[in-house]
Amino acid sequence: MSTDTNPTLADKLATAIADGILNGRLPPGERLDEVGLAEQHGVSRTPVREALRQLAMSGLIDMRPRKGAIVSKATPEEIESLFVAMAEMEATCARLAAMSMTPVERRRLQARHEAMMALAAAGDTEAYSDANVAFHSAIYAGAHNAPLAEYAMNLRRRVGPYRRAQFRVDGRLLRSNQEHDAVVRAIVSGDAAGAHAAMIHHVSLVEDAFEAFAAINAA
Amino acid sequence: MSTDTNPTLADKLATAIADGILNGRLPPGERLDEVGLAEQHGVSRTPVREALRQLAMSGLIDMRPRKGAIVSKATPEEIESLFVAMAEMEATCARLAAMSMTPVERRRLQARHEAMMALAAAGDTEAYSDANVAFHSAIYAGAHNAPLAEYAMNLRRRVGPYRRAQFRVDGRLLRSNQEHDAVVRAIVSGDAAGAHAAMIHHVSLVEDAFEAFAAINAA
DNA sequence: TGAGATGAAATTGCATACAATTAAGGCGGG
DNA sequence: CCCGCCTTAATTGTATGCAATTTCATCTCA
Repeated sequence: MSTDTNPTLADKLATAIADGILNGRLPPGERLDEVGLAEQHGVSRTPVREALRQLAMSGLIDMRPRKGAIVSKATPEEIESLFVAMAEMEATCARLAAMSMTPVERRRLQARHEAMMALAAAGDTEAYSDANVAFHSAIYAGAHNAPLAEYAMNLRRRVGPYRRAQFRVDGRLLRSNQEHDAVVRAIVSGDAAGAHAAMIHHVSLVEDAFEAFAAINAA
Repeated sequence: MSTDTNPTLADKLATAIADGILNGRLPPGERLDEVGLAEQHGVSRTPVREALRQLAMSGLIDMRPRKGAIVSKATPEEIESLFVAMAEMEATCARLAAMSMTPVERRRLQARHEAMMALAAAGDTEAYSDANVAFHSAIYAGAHNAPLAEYAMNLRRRVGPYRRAQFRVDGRLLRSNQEHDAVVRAIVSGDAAGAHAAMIHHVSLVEDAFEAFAAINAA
């Protein structure tokens, strides 16, 4: 009766390591020592290796035969590619969502968006960031296409380490919310092309914010 | 000096099993027994398990904890989703290619397309099929975006088992070539929106051909 | 006859052991 | 003082062994 939820150690390790990468505890370039990870989690190397292979396929880590694994460290050009890819995937999902979301999904998306207005006005960066992930995930789901949604989500995870502090750039919250408004209006009204354009615009601006932030950090 | 080409056993197994799936020797739903695969390739279960985990992340196989792995067997709805996703990814790549291909790449794409006309006219299904993969791969590459190209290629692999005989449908070769013509013209002329539309059109028709073929087989 | 229990066999998950490659440190020569 | 080689430690790749779960055939009983 209950859903069979028996993840293997390798599965749990994969999510644990991925979490470490996403929340910044494992920064890009960090070496992933098999015995270290094994001891740290109280398991043997076997499930660790399986987890690493899984993460390597997702692009979160890089494995070189006999040279070990590291958290993926992208060059600026590769980061740019990741952002472009994410923008395209999100825009595609937005377009499909505009075409195939159910009325209920459209209303919920609208409600979610409106709730975020308050967070943006209050300047609650933490809560807005969480809500933002949920907002974009709702659009992925609204595309009603599992493979595309999975790729979009995966790209979002991959760019995560490089956009950690994006919302701290001055005024990003309100601006993000305004851009969401255009996206939501297009999706709710069934304007496929408009949804695509608005989402590309939105994510591209996120990338700009990242670049501004990176420039500040480099200085 | 020589490039370091030392794939591990797990890597070689992953490609070997993937080949088996792609060329139809391992049909969807086929059980992937660890000891069987190990004996068959003369290795132990350890690298086999790592290869399976790698393939599971690519979507080519399904693994359920403690229940073993099978070649992914998609429902008709899931196959539909895969085709839609592939159409979107290819269209996105075509649009980016129209915007960012170099003059040399455009000329090569045109030349490749023209060479395929002869194959279509001659009815050489085998050669056309191979050239077709290369044609689409050239467009992925022309997008100048590694993540998108990788996803597009991966989707192409995943739908492979369900479209094996598409070109045998009567007249598909010539028609495919005509559709390619629209795609190539748009890309070469830098018409981004046109390239997107033409590619969606093309891949959607491929899906129609698949469905026609499936209907024939079901009868 | 068929549904459910029961046992053995098969299969997966994980740990340990060993082999092979790579990285690190010291040594001598220039 | 720096560069290269050699030795040794550290790390990865693979094999094997054992425990646990699943599967399947058989048996029992309604």
